[in-house]
Amino acid sequence: MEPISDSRRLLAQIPLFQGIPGPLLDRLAQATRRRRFGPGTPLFRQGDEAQTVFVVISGYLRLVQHTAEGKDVTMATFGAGDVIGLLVVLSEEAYPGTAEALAESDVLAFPGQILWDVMSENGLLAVRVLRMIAGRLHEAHARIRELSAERVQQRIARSLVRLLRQVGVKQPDGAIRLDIRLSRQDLAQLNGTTLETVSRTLTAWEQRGIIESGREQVVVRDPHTLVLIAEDLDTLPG
Amino acid sequence: MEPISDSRRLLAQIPLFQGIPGPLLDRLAQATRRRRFGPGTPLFRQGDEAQTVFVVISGYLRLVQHTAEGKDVTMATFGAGDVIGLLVVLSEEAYPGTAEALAESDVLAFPGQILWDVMSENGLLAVRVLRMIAGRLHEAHARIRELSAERVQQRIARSLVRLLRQVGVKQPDGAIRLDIRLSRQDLAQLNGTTLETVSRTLTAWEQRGIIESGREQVVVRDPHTLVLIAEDLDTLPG
DNA sequence: CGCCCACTTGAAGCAGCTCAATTGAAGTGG
DNA sequence: CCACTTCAATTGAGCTGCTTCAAGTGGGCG
Repeated sequence: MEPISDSRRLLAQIPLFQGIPGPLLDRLAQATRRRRFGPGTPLFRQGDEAQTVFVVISGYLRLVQHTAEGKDVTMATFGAGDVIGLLVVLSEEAYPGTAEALAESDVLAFPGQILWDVMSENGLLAVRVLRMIAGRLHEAHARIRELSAERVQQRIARSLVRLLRQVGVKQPDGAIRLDIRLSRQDLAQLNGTTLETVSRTLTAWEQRGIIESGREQVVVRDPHTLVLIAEDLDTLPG
Repeated sequence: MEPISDSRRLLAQIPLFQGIPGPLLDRLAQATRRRRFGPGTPLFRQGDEAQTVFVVISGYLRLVQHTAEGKDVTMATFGAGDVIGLLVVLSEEAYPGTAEALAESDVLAFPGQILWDVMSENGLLAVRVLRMIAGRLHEAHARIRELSAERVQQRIARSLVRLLRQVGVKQPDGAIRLDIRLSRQDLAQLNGTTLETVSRTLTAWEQRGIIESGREQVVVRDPHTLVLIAEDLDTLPG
């Protein structure tokens, strides 16, 4: 085992770090540890002091915020190449939410300060990070728009379509299976609704042959119709 | 009139540019034009090609997105020191929304590319921008949480409290007036609800003596109670 | 085998939306 | 200065999408 050179090799493969000078990557790699998280395992908890930044090698994770009233809201989901905790480390506050793996996930972990130092020396990396944050803000705005203007049905359809792209696995019969454990409760937290409403919605779709679903899993048979529902074009003229 | 040196002076006063080397500021100032927008005037429209970045000197502005179904959603509001359009220019796409002044506003406008160039040469500025974006993402997450988990009443109260801090002006009688034209429709778009619901809510608060309101204006008499409502502690035991 | 837990289903209630009719106040023009 | 227009705001009534509470089902795992 050579953990550091291992980290070094993995870092070099991440798009975010393409074209970054070797010596800088070496410095990062020195402080980097590879970690593995099973489904349900937290990377950090809401209120923990923010120190560590994570880069996702593979897997699927989410960031959840617990409200004062006891509800959980999923703020974002992450896949390969995504960075978790960057902005919080930057602002030197506590983590505003809990990050946990939804699927078996491989991540690289290192002190935020180091990424920070490297960024100040390398404009390219700073630009990449800024672009990444820009994308995240864009997604956040999309969710605000959806939560403000769309119905639960639409939002659930939308989140399924997104999951389709992120963790969809084609089945022998042509359907696409979501390759993570995904409970009704999870879908509810993603869409600002209740598990009962999700259950009723999925049941209705199952009866129309759009999906098949079981305990903590969803298989999409008819992605096209799902997209129509997401765009509110289902059952409309035209 | 010396528009460029004028811009130079204004730039140097903005916190974002404190400590940035003079020559860099000069380059920025060269390309900068000061512009003034009256209430209701758009800085840019949704779909316009993004080229210009704005820095707010004074005033109050908002970013609105129009949904496919014809509803408008206010994504963010801006005051002195805020930067508008930065991320969009960065991603070289069209503006995803319309930016318009709510109050008489003074802004500096310059091509995004230039700010971009300056940032790649000056780590400090890059850090400042990143922190600013971090703050914006934080706000966006807060709104997602609120839209997901809170009721309309709470959200309206919350947005009034925010406006209190941003554009509140103390009156002789101790109340605080919001120093912008703010219609029920505006409040509805800020909170993902309808103007009728806003109207009923404000009427109820007016009867409790918490606020006074007229055509496109709101005066807050009892900020404390408003905060309680925002936190859902109003009418609760304790 | 039996418990656990995700899920389903029902029924009731209500928060907020929609549609619609007025009101009232601030401009505008004669 | 008054009549007219315009547009924000109010108010009512009905409805519905969603939540809430509650009871029951079934598959998987110890």
